[in-house]
Amino acid sequence: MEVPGLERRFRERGLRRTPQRVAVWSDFADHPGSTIREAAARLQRAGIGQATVYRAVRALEEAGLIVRFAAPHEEVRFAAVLDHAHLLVCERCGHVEPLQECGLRAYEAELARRSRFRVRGHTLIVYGLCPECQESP
Amino acid sequence: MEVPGLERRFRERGLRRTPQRVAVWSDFADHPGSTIREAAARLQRAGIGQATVYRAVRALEEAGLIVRFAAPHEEVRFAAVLDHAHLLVCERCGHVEPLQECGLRAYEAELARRSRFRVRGHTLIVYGLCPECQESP
DNA sequence: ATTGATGCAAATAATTTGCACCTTT
DNA sequence: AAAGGTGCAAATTATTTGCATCAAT
Repeated sequence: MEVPGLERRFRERGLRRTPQRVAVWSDFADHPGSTIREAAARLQRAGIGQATVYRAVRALEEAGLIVRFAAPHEEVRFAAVLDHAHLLVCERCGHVEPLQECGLRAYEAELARRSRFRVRGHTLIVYGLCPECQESP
Repeated sequence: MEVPGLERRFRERGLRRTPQRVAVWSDFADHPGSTIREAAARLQRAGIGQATVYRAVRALEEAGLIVRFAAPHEEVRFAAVLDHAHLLVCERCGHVEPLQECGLRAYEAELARRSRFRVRGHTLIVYGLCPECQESP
């Protein structure tokens, strides 16, 4: 997968752009909301060892290239991000949709003022039932 | 710990109010942002087996009495909730502060309309550095 | 060339389960 | 009394690590 900006982001962070890391990132981009285990299973078929997947996830997360999130009573899941991290997750089928704006910028600023935290970012997970899962019983 | 409303919530959900479950809930209330492991270690001293802690966490989470969240490159953490789940997390020391209003109600409604999801709720984790951790190097 | 990344297999840690016994409703 | 919860220990599953080799800068 050709990802505009990815290369640059790797370089900026001093991460080596190995085929494995790109593959891990791409896998989460193609399958947002996967668990590490699911991703590792797919990537193993491409000859990528599971230790590498775990190591790549750590590196990518530290670089802010993927985010982790936990839907209620679910294993930790990941999704690729190039920008902000906002996800809409179906509780039933696990389908994940990335969201655009969340209108939290002002809230964040006010929060920083009131709490005296230095706010670095946020993760918002909205969960519910996707249209398909609303149908089936 | 005496928790107004907890009893009722247990009953509403058909959960048995065992001393162990109350203890697990209280532990997360007293130590918001703990991992299961941390909670289990503390509770073990009270004679609660770790399998019980895992089972209680699952039950409580299903009942909406605790929430799980994952700060960036962190193990999954939990916090007790009686209402909505909004947390301010320090990335350095893990200190967690519950937040009140988030101003997302309107956003949620609009999102439901646009995405056709049936929105059930959301988890918002704002992360950054708490005042203390901004000082120390 | 140098430094860091990979794959494998082994080690460690986290989570779940079976079962006999006890508690809540 | 019935249904469900608990503790322990064993089983299973997830994650990390050591090390020799390989690849990216």
